[in-house]
Amino acid sequence: MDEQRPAGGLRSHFCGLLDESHIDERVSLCGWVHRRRDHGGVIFIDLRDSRGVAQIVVDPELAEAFAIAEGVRHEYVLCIAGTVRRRPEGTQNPELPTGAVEVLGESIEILNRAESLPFQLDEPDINEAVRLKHRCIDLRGERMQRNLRMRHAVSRGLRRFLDARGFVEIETPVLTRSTPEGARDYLVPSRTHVGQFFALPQSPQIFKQLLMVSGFESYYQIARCFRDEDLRADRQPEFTQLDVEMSFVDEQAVMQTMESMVRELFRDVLDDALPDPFPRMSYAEAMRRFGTDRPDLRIPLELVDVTDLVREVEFKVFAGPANQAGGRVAALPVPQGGRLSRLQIDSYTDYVKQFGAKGLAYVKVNERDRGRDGLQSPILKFLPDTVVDAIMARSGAQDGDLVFFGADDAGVVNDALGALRVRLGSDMGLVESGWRPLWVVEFPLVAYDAESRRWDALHHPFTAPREQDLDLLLTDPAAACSRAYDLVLNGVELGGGSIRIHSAEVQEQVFDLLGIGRQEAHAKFGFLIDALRLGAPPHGGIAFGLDRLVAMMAGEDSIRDVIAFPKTQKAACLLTDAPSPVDDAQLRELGIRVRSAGR
RNA sequence: GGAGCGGUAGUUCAGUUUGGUUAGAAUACCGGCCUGUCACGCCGGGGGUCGCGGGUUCGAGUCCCGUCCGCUCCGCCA
Repeated sequence: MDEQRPAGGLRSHFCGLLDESHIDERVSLCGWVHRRRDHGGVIFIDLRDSRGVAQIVVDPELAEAFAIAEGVRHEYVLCIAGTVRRRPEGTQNPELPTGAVEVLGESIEILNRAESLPFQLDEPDINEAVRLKHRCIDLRGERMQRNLRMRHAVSRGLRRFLDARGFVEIETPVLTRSTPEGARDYLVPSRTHVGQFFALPQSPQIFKQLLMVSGFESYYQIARCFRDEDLRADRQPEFTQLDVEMSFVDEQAVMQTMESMVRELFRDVLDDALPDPFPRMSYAEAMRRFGTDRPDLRIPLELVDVTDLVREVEFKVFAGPANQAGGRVAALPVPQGGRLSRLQIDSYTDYVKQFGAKGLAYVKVNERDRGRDGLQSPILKFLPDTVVDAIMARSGAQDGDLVFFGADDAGVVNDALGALRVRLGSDMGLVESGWRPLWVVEFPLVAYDAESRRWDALHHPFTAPREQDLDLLLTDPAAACSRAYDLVLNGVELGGGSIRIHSAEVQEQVFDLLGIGRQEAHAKFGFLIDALRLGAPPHGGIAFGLDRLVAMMAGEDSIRDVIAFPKTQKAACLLTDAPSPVDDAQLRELGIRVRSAGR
């Protein structure tokens, strides 16, 4: 029960753990003064540590001896020794955390004193800039204590699972080589090679593949990764990944091991049961039904494809995309959506516009049996009866429902209606409770980027194509599927991975497809291709976003709330005021000249 | 790069629509009283470059322009 404190050999009970079982015990408590009041000739000190609050009663003379009885309410850091006792009759309040027992203080030691805090810890909605500026105080609060302790429980749980199965944690370099594929690199200038730069890793991907060639057939690492891209609530420039790689496995083995790990984690940390097994869905099905490759299965709304029904209509808004390659016309039926006001529908129209949609057509279903007369919509007059009937039948709309429509490039329709589906689910209170994990599989290997006019890897260039799709790399790359898999939980992409290419020939073939020439490939990835030639075992793995995982488990919307010292949206640290200008001498040593010398 | 919201006391906010006396409240802080209190109570006090710069006006927290910062989103994130 007692805990040895390293400094000064102080022994301390955690305040919050005192109860009637401790009565008559002598204890010493160390913590912050939470509140101090004088009543009836005695002084009450509420002492708190991260676990809770204990109430200490002390004689005014005792307190005076330690100079805290002069009405000063500054926060002190104290060590108080005393005896636990039941409260006198009539003063007990079992409802309160400090209600049943109290400590009769016999000695006080002031370990330190504090000025008044920059904000009150019990205020729930402190401006985030203020919290980040005074992060050490923010972290004293209950919420951040809980979140960071949960984060620790999560990494401990993951390590325990993997350790028990013979995985070896190996660190990989943080100073590494820039590979201009993917995200923007954070660069670190080299002093010993003036004019040259390291990059901070976007992920340990290539190193873990090399470790497979080295015979560490079960590897993991809780690794810090860096990407110099704009931030979001779920994206920080430095973030933490659970990185896993295994040799002699196929995708089934990886998915089975990893879902066991996640199930155990949720059981141990949250006492929640996840489904066994996790359901699986192809990328194509996810896009068709939900408009996204990370569907939130808690929302009982689905897209319904009506492209084939509107090819012949005169209404160009529908017929155009329906007849165009890569176009899509889809419906999103919303149960009870008829109660949405014109104003609300307009706001949804604005909402989908940010995803590139030009508008948002809708049909209100008043009385289906009355056919066209039972419907209400600005677009009805452009559609023949047969088409209207067919659309209504396929959408399964009932009286009182509303059906939204999107018609555009499939990408726009999917983005717009996929996002609208999530927004409606939340606005209309349709989101079911619980955890709904999903493996998304059968991803395309590559996607054509019209802007740069080339094929881009959907996952990364080391992802293996399916054996049976190898020929497609030359004939129809878009149709080739990869051996990749994503784990999605409640609409959040928790992790993604794949079986990798372990043949140098296939790897070169994929580089060719991606427009990375032989010379370039060898300059950037030669060490990987060489390694593949030296008996690389078949291997594959996965990486989980630890920050997102913990945020979900802690019920937080932003990963900043599960990171001790996060950065702001402009990628700055308000606590240390980083980044900052540096001395000219530092720059000279690195051979770097800066256009303007900062502020 | 773009769209939206926000910035007023240590903190959380009101006041900005419709410009007008000395910019308010709560909480925190300081002093006094009361008091086995626990969101204690009562009385009093201190505390403001209304983010910053410029403009319009007799007069700007309020209107206009610019700018900085925080948040949400789009682009971006193999």
